Amino acid sequence: MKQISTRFSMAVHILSLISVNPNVTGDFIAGSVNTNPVVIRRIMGMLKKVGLVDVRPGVGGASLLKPPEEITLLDVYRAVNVIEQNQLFRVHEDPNVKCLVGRNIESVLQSELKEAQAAMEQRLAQTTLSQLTSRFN
Amino acid sequence: MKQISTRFSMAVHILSLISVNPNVTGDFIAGSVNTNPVVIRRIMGMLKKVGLVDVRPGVGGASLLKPPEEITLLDVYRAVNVIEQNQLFRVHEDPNVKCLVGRNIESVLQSELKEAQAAMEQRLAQTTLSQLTSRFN
DNA sequence: TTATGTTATAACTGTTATAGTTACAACAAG
DNA sequence: CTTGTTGTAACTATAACAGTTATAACATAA
Repeated sequence: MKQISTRFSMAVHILSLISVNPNVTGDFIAGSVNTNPVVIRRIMGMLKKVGLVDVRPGVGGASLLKPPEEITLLDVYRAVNVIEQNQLFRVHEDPNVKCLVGRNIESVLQSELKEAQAAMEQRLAQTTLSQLTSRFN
Repeated sequence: MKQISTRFSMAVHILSLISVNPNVTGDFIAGSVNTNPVVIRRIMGMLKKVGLVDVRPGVGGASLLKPPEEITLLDVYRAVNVIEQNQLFRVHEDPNVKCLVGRNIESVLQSELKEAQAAMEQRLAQTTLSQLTSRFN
């Protein structure tokens, strides 16, 4: 069973740490996430690319470029490219167009799957980073 | 980017075909889906296991064990084990419990991800096989 | 200027699920 | 007993992932 990459959960972890302490280094984050620093840097690079964080090369540390109340789980999910638009479900390719079902299944099914994916993503959009960190204790 | 397996879309294709014509053989289905017959038989085995279809060994063909109005996309999705309960998102393991974030992230995030997955699955539950086949033309 | 501690990135590895394939056994009916 | 099915094991190639090593680039303090 394939699952959505841990890049997403790690990215949320990273942003939570930066939110709580803007001075944490990649190595410290790696220690908290419990993985290799390169894995953290790769994800930080993606967060930087979409303008969620500013990273300080050389000196170390990073800061959020948006208030945590305005960063949603959907923003993070999109940032780390775990799932592209309308591609949560993979649909088999080239069904036989000579068959009634083969010629219709793709478009009919895709529209339903698109709705299902949208429902999931809209739920992610309802949760902000600050809501998460406020529940830490 | 990992996606949900085509087993799901193939299973919907298979059930649609059986619904339209209960006498189709696995080889015919394979021709419509455009894949190897063994792939079809494997999925048929899963559909049979959960009681969605009855397959006729030797003679060939299959039939639905529930009316197509009562088979939802969620039923099919569950049948083919593409995603287990509460496991759409993989979460990184063993974060550092000595860190405030590391010790809280897992439970706080999991509850949100669970909600997101549920939203997606509830949307799948709203669509029936008969709704799909009625849109074929 | 140099040493130190960072970030950035390329390249490689082992793991895993997938989708397809070949081969063959089991089965039902003419 | 022949034919056309279904059932299943075993193997393959592919692709994404997560981790690793190595090295370059960078910023600051001594």
